[in-house]
Amino acid sequence: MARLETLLEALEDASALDDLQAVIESLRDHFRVDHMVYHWVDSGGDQYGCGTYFDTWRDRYIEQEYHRVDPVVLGCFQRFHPVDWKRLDWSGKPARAFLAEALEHGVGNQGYSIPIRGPNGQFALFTVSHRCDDASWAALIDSHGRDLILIAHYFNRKALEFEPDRAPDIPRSLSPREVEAMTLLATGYSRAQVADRLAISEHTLRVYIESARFKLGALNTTHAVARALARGLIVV
Amino acid sequence: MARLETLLEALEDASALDDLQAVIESLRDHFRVDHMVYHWVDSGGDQYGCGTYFDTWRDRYIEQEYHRVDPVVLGCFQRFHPVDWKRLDWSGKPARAFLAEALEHGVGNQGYSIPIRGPNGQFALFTVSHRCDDASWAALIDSHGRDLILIAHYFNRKALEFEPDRAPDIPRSLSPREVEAMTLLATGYSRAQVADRLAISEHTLRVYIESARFKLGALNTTHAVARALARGLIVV
DNA sequence: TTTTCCCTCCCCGGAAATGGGGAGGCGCGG
DNA sequence: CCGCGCCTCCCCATTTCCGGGGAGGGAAAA
Repeated sequence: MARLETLLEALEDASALDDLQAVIESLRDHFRVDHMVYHWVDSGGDQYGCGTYFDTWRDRYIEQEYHRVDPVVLGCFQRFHPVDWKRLDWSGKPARAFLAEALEHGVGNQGYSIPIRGPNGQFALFTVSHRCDDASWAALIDSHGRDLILIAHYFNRKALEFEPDRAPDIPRSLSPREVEAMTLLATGYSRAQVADRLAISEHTLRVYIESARFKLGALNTTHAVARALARGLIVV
Repeated sequence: MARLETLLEALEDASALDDLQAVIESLRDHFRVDHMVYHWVDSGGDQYGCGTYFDTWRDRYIEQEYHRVDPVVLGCFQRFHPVDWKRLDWSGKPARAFLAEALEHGVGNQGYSIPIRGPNGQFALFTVSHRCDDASWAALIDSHGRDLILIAHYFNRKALEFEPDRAPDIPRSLSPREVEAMTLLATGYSRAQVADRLAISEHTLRVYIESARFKLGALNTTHAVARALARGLIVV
């Protein structure tokens, strides 16, 4: 069995998605668990990831849009720290149905998921799952918790690297006045209020907004504010 | 000098902000660097953190709202992986002025910052800074990079524990329909287009927008979209 | 020096958003 | 069972925004 260091290096050296799949399988073997999954949860419903769940389950999950039901996804989305599946809320009817189906598809009764967040609201999960009793599971998590956090971090790093739309178009920066305008708009002020705040005429303000909109390739003011925010050009 | 393990345990056992301040000072000594800072960049402009920068600099930073200028904040906000300050964009005039002032206040010429993100758009930075030449700095980062990532993670975990009321009365999530509406608005569609997309009347759509605006405590549609975006409730 | 931004101001008409109101149906959980 | 939250539809008047146009001055870069 490969040493963890070696596997981490293989992860850092990965240059394609197939490499990640190979790494995650090695990691699963290293930690002696049934499953290990990296899972990018895009709110659009598109999902991307790699891991050792069976294809049937993965396809079913995507087809049924289970990320809207899955307590692991829902729970982790509101947490920062990793969470044991047992601590999640499985009380809902759809959640229990989902769990039953997952077990049928070979997902372990134990699970530990680490939420990871990147820029622009990116959200992903790194999960280990296994079939065993509570005590052995607790011991396993206790001894490998920190390693798993690091692995999750590096996995997400790689996934972001591979994602093509990381640098889509040149983010031409906004002028200071445009930044002020956008910031105040994003803070809820109306156009008139912003103009007042900046001590300029509303007409002038509009020129800034239009200019910013143009630079951002935005279709309207709301879109421009959203893009400026998403690109970190303004901070609300 | 305390061992890292011991310090990590002290961090996990911390039960108050003062403990974090003590831990970060010990960590600074452990890594033999000039400064170590954990820095929560709140979307409101309020900032919270602990670290070893001088009070004069911290006060100046907050008073001048430097987080809108600071290339470290701006750069990290668009990245996932930790970044060496040298790799950031210091070309702007305000950025250079900021840097000069920072150096005057005792901030090191070398720096390494790790972005951390939590639920609801939380964003924080964990930074080490030092005054030394490039080679020694590279060696230091190379040998401690992973440790720093873990420390950053645990620091944020603690900070989130201590500040449960960062987003106090507003963890109310949006309904699915509201999320769809906000998302499409943030994508640049007009109200009529969104209504068409969702195959509902424009009047109905308005109810969603108003409802979302209310839940988000927003003053208008643009504000609501900005808040939804900042809290990670929608993704563009 | 010329060019290229940036900042400032102004016109207009049409389109869109806003903020009030009211009303009915459906599904889930206490 | 009843309430509550969600989804759906409609009215109105008023305010605000949008997207075209044009114009001048100043500062920095090329």
